[in-house]
Amino acid sequence: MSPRRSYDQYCSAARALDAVGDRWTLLIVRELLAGPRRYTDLHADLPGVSTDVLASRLKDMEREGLTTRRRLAPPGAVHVYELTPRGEELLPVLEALGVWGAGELGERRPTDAVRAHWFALPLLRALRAAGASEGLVEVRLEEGDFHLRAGAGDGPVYGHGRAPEEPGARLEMDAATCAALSRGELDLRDAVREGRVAVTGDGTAAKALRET
Amino acid sequence: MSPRRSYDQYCSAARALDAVGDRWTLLIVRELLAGPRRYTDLHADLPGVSTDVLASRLKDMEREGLTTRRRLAPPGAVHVYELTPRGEELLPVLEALGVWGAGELGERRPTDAVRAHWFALPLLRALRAAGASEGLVEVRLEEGDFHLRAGAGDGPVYGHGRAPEEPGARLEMDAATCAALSRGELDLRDAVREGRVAVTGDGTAAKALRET
DNA sequence: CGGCATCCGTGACGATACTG
DNA sequence: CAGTATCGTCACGGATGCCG
Repeated sequence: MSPRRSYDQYCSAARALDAVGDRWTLLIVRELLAGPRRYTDLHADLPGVSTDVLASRLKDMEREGLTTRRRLAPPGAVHVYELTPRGEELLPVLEALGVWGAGELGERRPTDAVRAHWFALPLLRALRAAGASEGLVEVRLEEGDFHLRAGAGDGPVYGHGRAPEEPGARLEMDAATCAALSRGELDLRDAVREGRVAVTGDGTAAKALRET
Repeated sequence: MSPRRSYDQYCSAARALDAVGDRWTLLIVRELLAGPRRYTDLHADLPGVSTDVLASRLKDMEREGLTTRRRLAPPGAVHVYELTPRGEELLPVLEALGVWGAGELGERRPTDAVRAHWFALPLLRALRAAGASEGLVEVRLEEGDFHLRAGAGDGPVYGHGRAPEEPGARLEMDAATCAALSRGELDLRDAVREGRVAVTGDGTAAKALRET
């Protein structure tokens, strides 16, 4: 977000908004929290952003030290963008926005785009609230799959698609259940009890969720 | 912030940015966390905002349920703007932005405006870290005074000027010390020990800060 | 005088087209 | 695939004027 125009205020919140307050910037961070991504993939998961604005933001963010651009080793040799450690520190900001925004979420509007991994942080909170936030958790939705690294200190907090290794827990639910969990209207343990969330796996998270 | 243009994404963070992502909106919230304020005072403590944008934001925020406009009882009969409970729930968002932005604060630039109460949330964090976040605390800086309601569940978290009643603790420090505390480079207890922060009062917070 | 509304110049944004 | 170029529109910032 770095608005080209700084607020010029000696205030840490204003400084943060100088860096990440521009339109799209924090949503780009949300995308990169899933790990390194290519330009085209970012563009696909940020419906509405124009190509020039996305390119411009990625440059701004690199200048600000939020992201780096890296060329993958051949074969492939494509460019990927990823968060720096400093960029990853924005996770609490997205968390706070997500908690507050849950109250604004409501029902899905016809004009709303959806991606499975947009539910990653809300579900991570639900897991934390249920005392089941440990290890690798795979989540399967109609919109697609993603996985959570629940106790991870560094590196991506979540990722696209199925878990790269056998996860400690696998969750499967429908869109309505996922939305209700995200809005905080439904408790994860209750949802499991009512059979709205199917839990498999034998990690500590799976066991914690299954015990009534 | 409510960008006139919604992101149209079924994601709680995106919804939050729809509501508070516009330029100036979160800084207006920062100002209103100090309690009800008049248009002119808001304009004075938000250097750089143009009159029409401020008026427009205040209308947007009222539409979104973040603020209310109220006419004070005569004499005076001026309008004041204040946060709704929903608007006050944005405190964690400003907290998270402030924590992250502390790393961007650095030295004060010649172009930077300053207001004493912009240090309220950083100092509240410093008090919390020092285990002295209870009761009414008055802070005196060169730039001006403000007070903190450290344990307050509802209502304004901080206010302008001196404390309305006798505070449990009174802190006095210079600008450099306050900035170092805000950046997290200096520990409040250390600062007290070194005499960079003068503590008076006999509340639990004052006692906690004075005991080495 | 406080609280805006209006006007205007500049820049940011979004859509589309195009290029290496 | 990964952007750059172009362009119309709208948001922003600054100044000024109006109105209770």
